[in-house]
Amino acid sequence: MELPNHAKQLLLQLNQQRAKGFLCDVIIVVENALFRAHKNILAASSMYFKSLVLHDNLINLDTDMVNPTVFRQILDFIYTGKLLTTDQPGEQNFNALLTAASYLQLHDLAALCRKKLKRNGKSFAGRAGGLGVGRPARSQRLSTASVIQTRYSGSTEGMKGSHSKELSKGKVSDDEVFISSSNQENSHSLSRGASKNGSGSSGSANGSTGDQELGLDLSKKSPSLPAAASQDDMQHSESQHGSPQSASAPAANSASSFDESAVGVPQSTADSSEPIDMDVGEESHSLSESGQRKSLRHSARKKEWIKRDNTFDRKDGGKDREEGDGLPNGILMGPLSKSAERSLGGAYGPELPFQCKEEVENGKENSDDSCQSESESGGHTSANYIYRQEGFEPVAYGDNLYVCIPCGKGFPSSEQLNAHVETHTEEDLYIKEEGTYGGKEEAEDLSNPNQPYGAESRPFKCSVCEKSYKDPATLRQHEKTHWLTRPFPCNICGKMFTQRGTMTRHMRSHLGLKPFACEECGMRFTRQYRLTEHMRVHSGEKPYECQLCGGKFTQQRNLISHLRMHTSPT
DNA sequence: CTGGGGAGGGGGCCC
DNA sequence: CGGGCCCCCTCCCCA
Repeated sequence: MELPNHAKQLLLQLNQQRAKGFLCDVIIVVENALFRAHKNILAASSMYFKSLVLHDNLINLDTDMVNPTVFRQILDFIYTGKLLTTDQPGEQNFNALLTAASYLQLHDLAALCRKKLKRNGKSFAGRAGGLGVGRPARSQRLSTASVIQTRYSGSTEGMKGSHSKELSKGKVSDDEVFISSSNQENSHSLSRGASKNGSGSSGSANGSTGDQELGLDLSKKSPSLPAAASQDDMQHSESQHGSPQSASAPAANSASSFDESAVGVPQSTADSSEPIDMDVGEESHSLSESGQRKSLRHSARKKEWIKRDNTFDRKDGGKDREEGDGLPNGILMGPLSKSAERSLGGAYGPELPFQCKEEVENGKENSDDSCQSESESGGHTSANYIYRQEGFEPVAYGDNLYVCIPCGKGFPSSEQLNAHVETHTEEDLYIKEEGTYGGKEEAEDLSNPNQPYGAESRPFKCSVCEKSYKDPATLRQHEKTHWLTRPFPCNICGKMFTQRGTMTRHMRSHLGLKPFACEECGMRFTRQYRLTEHMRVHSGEKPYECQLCGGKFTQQRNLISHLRMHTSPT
């Protein structure tokens, strides 16, 4: 006895779950996009995936081999056995698909693409750059090589029929997640996505369209961090704080973010109607290591911009608000795909903090502190960046959705904005001394050793303030703090940073990556320094002593706050 | 209830 | 780019 449609139905269910982010236990990063999926499915579809998902919950794919648009098709294919076409010319699309399929060892798909290309009478390697976002010809060369190894024996037309059976072969047991999948709250979005995509149940409706740019080297995550880590985190957090916020903020935040991007918004039509604008193509992608764990390098962008889609309100934003507090996807900033924008837009109601309202309204970037204080006063660690600002409203820029922060001008496309930004000289980017920069940091930096002591030892002086540095690189780094632009945006919450390292550190907090574990209690931390601090809890060391009362403290900050008590008039 | 201490976490910034 | 430190905010516990 055999149920004829069993496999098909099963896949259908899985694809719907993917669309909802339900039980998704792996995130695939493709350039700027994040895709959620199920390890089992991926592992069953390709040995390559199988090896990747075995130990990782977060996979970076080689951006020279696959781009988000293509990967979306591929993911849809994996889940449905159907290959949906894009707006891209067929040949280019199949070339790109073939490249990616070969890279991902999706032999069936590769064979299908080859056959399709052959049928069209054109060499798949004949034209490069079919990847939609301007992939270099190199991808094609590589693909050609790897394609030769693909071994496909079935008929392409038979793929649909055998697809689910093939999938059922593979299985991985690692179903633990390091980012919790608390996405049920977003289940409402499934219908939206699905209904929107006229092509039926295909996952392209939503599940794979979480276009996010991570912009960080996730490899910072400890290799085995995954399951145990997350569980530890949760347990410790709960036991020590008993606060849902503390316990789940990073993880839930991440998960929710991913969710919405992947699901929350009907974006597929937008996606297909407009190529994904990732805004990273300008930088050379120095392909080094292959495949996973590749850091998404965004060479320093001088561009800082915000994008508003004032259609959000009309289309999705309202829905999202109506449909509750499903954590709107925080992910993405920067020029992203339409889907991403919509995702953002959908989230754009009261919650998503894309950027300080004032910044937008003023058409310039206020000191980050205003944002920060506002968000943090809300109080909940990283979740601040998601839930925030009551009454926060998108600012209508008409059709000019890309806004230059320094000057406030709006542009209808990222290209135009980028071109415009280039016209800003560096001087433009500096802030007048009496201007927006400064208050807090300058005032509080009195103890900063960068005050103009010893000009001999610090020959590199800042042209804006009085600080001086030992080496030009540090000076350069410092001078960026005077810029209006913050070149490194977090693509989850949109917060801007002056230093890439700060941004990547920040991103780790979104993703709940805590590479530093306490051997005593298992508590994990995002920073080594935190662990060092924490270890004093176990050692009992209290190196910080109050000179007024003799009180001792394990952390300097607590001594400082203690000293305030002494000095406070009340 | 309140204030103080302990501690987790985030951002800025220098080395 | 990572480490380290400083500053801040916040939460929890406890007296």
